[in-house]
Amino acid sequence: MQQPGRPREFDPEEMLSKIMHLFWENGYEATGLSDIIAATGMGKASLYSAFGNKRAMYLKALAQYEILMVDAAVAILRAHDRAPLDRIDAYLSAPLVAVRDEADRRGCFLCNAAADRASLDGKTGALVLRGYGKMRSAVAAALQDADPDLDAASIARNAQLIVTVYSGMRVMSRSGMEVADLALAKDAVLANLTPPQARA
Amino acid sequence: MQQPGRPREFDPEEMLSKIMHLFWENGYEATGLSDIIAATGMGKASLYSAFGNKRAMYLKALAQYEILMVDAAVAILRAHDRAPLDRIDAYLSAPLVAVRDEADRRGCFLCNAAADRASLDGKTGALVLRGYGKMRSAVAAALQDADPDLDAASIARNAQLIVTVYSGMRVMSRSGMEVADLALAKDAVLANLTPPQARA
DNA sequence: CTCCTTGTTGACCGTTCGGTCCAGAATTAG
DNA sequence: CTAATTCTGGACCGAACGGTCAACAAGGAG
Repeated sequence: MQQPGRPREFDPEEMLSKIMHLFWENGYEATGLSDIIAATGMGKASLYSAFGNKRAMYLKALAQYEILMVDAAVAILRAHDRAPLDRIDAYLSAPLVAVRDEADRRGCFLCNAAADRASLDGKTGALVLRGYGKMRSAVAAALQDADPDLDAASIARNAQLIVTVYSGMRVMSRSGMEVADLALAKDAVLANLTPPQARA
Repeated sequence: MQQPGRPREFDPEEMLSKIMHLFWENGYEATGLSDIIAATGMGKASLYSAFGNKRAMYLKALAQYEILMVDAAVAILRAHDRAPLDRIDAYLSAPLVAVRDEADRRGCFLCNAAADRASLDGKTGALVLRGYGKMRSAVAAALQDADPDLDAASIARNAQLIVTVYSGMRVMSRSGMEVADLALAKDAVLANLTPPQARA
């Protein structure tokens, strides 16, 4: 069964994904409607009827990032078929792999949004906080898996540390910093998670 | 002795400082010439003759931030009248104090520039990298002071970690994250710098 | 006082911005 | 078929954008 009226000629999710990549790479203000029109091939009126105005497009793009990228990272952190510390290693390696293997210096849309729009737009801030919260919870769960006897305070501290380092690496990668330098922070964190006295 | 011609009616450094705060708070694209005119009280032509176009204003504002804020942080990290780990504590506490005591959620202009402009403008990227480099060197020096026997690799790792955490906290603070949450990352880092076996 | 240089002011420039509107095209229901 | 509904393409909008220019003001040098 189909709605009456002319059917749309595009896949909304696919178009939203293209919009997401634009905002991700260039930020809110530096992305123009003209860029979105060029990237999607859609007409302006179709864009507006499908997604609303520019701010709504940005918010939807950010929400889509949360689904596509944040939730994927969370899934890795919660994957029970890998060792907990391996999952955290993978989480912190993603920013380095992106730069090294794909020359992708877009960073993390969530982190970019924090720097770019969150302090000017409450809804953006709320989305960003939710994304950070998801990641921190997932990291905390992995830490708990790694050592079930660890106290809650230590877990909270280390989970926050890991997400903060993730955020810092992603932002710094946008400035063109060398992968080798970025990687030192990951190495330091992981070294501290497996302190000398824990290695028999 | 004075230059021939009409004397300027403003203090360039003071005006540049006002421009810096605008770009710092709102980023490059979201700051309009009209905002700069309103904040400085200068005419448009005076602005252009004094600082060049908008991009030049941004670059000069970022350079001024490096002098006013980054160099100040470096000075604290290199202050020999405080214990080395206290200096690092102070460095990592600055992002928290700003939020708690002054409700200042502008973050760090350097970090904002990394997320905002560095990937689109090479000169911005170069300035950002230089600023990060300064901070990392100063942190490394403090770590060396704290333990002169530490190997270079450990120092490099921990210095990068500390700057990365600094950057992450600053960015996350813009999203409205609670100070208590932000602070956990600092606590975790400092706890790792003074591991249990080091406390006699 | 006259020249020369520099700074200020405000009008003005073309472009681009985000956003709206409407005529026409494409579909379903009857 | 017609009517109703929905989507598309492009013209159009006022406002704001970054940037320039020329007339004028304010000082020093001679």
